[in-house]
Amino acid sequence: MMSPEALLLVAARFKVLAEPMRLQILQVLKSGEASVNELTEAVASTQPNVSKHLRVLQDEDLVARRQVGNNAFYRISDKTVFKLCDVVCGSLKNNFEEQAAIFA
Amino acid sequence: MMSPEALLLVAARFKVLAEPMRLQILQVLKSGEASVNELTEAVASTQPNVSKHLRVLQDEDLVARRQVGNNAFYRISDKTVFKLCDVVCGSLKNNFEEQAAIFA
DNA sequence: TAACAATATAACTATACAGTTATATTAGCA
DNA sequence: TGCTAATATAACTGTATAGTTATATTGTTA
Repeated sequence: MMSPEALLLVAARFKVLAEPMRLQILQVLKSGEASVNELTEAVASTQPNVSKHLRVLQDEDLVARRQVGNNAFYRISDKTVFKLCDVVCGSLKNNFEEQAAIFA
Repeated sequence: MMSPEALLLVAARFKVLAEPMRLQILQVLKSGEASVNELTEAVASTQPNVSKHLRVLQDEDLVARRQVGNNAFYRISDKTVFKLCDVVCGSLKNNFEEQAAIFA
């Protein structure tokens, strides 16, 4: 049984991942480091919005920042996020298959 | 690479788990089925609040409901939630250990 | 040095939702 | 049939936050 304090931290981690835009950013970073500009284009959002999301991800130690001149490059710093996505994906897939089986 | 639609569903799943009270409820259910009253006592909340959280968990197919007379018994219906918690826990533990190592 | 480019941040708005209080619903019981 | 218990739901409030717009900051370049 986990302590309430631990559950608070776990919930906070889930909260950071509970945003499609942030998941999209992480997906882009999966294929390597990217600048804010590159990310902004890749996820089709605005620069301030992407910067804000990156801040949230960094505060949770999911991404790391590297500054070069006037550019900021971000990269994944915690690969467990992909493990988490995989587990959720598997569960969703399973649910859909069960639903489908009802009509089989 | 996951599609934006898939990311939406994954984010929704994370959102349901991003609440300490819901994680607490799931933890209690880990040791077996429980009625709303039992859950309300176990998590030290109010009955309407617990009912609402249970609804959210049920809508996401994380718990299942069984009615007996005037009582409603809930149980885990998707064990992957514990896998998810374990992965997050491991990551958090790792982060803390890295922090600690700085002072070693 | 002046203009520009890249990023971060502040202020704002709209929306979502956790918790509360009150009430509806339904089943068992005297 | 009334009374009580268990659960669900509706209405409300306060808070958190995603996205936007405007601006600050800092480095590069002409």
